[in-house]
Amino acid sequence: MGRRFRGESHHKVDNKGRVSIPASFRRVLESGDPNWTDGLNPELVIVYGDHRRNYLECYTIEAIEEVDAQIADLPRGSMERKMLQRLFHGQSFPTNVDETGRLVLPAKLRQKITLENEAFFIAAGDTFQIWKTETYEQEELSKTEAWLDELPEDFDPLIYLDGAKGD
Amino acid sequence: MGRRFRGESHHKVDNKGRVSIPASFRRVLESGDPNWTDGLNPELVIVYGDHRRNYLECYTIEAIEEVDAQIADLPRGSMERKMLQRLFHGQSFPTNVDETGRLVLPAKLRQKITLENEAFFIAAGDTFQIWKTETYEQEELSKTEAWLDELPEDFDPLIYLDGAKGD
DNA sequence: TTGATTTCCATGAATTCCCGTGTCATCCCT
DNA sequence: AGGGATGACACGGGAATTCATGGAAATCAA
Repeated sequence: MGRRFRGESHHKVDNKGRVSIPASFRRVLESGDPNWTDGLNPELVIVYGDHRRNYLECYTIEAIEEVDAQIADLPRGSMERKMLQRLFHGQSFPTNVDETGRLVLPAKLRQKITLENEAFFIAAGDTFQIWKTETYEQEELSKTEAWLDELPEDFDPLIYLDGAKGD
Repeated sequence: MGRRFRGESHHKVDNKGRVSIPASFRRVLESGDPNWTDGLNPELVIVYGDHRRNYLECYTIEAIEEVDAQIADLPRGSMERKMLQRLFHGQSFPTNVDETGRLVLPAKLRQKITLENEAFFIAAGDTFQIWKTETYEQEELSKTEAWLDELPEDFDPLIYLDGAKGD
């Protein structure tokens, strides 16, 4: 009964855009959909963003509703609100898991991240991301590698946890 | 199902002013029309506003009735009420989706936003907007680019979400 | 009666629905 | 302990349906 996504894995994408969702992610999607009951297919929202973003971010219904509520709190007409509305209301795609545990990514979304035969799923707290395998390896991994390389040899990222403790 | 609009897309406009409405928007229009039942064509209201507005804003029947109710609460004869009445009652156009899922935009409305061959639809919470593709790209996108340029290099608009969180 | 709007019909492409298969891991029975 | 039986899970294929879009004929309106 996880509330958070955890783990990463690779899945085939067929030419209709169908791709299996990691089974453990499905459990989280189910428990994060207020309308879900045993036997039904959970809903979710895929946020794809503008041209600068090259992966898909998937929200449970609960998570996206939280975001919607926060957007609704921002002043009407403010730039911040407009930006966030464009991102979360405009550049997003509501869908649901299918009977067999798959997601169907429409051609438009696949093209946007140039997804072809294989997708990489990775958990990111209360959302998960879908990457083209190659993109993830080239961009993300090298980025964090470079970042880690700048730190002392024996550096331990756990130290960052303390940062959150205080305030 | 859907109570809110989500997503964006481009559609052809033919010389009679016919434009397909994104299929997912149709579902929202249907469920937002109290008179709609399977087989019928949902109604909606297009608010076009004065000369300063260069896009069309589309309301479900429920959404527009909510607005009407709020206007009715304002003091009779007040400037606010007069303004809102002009906008929502005067500068608006009630219509309905047609048999094939299209909207017919009368010449007057097309001219107002200089719509020609292609329209851009984008969700904005409980309404959606119709833009001339070029206008949207030139005005809206360049506006946000400019806005982003004023911010730090690695700025992520998502931090605005935290602003509302109040932890 | 002439341009503008409705109606009705048509088609290719995309998307959904329904079904089937192979592979594991677990559970159960003897 | 061995051998199914069972049931998720990843993946594939074909048929049926929906979508976006185009055009012709019928109908309005000025």
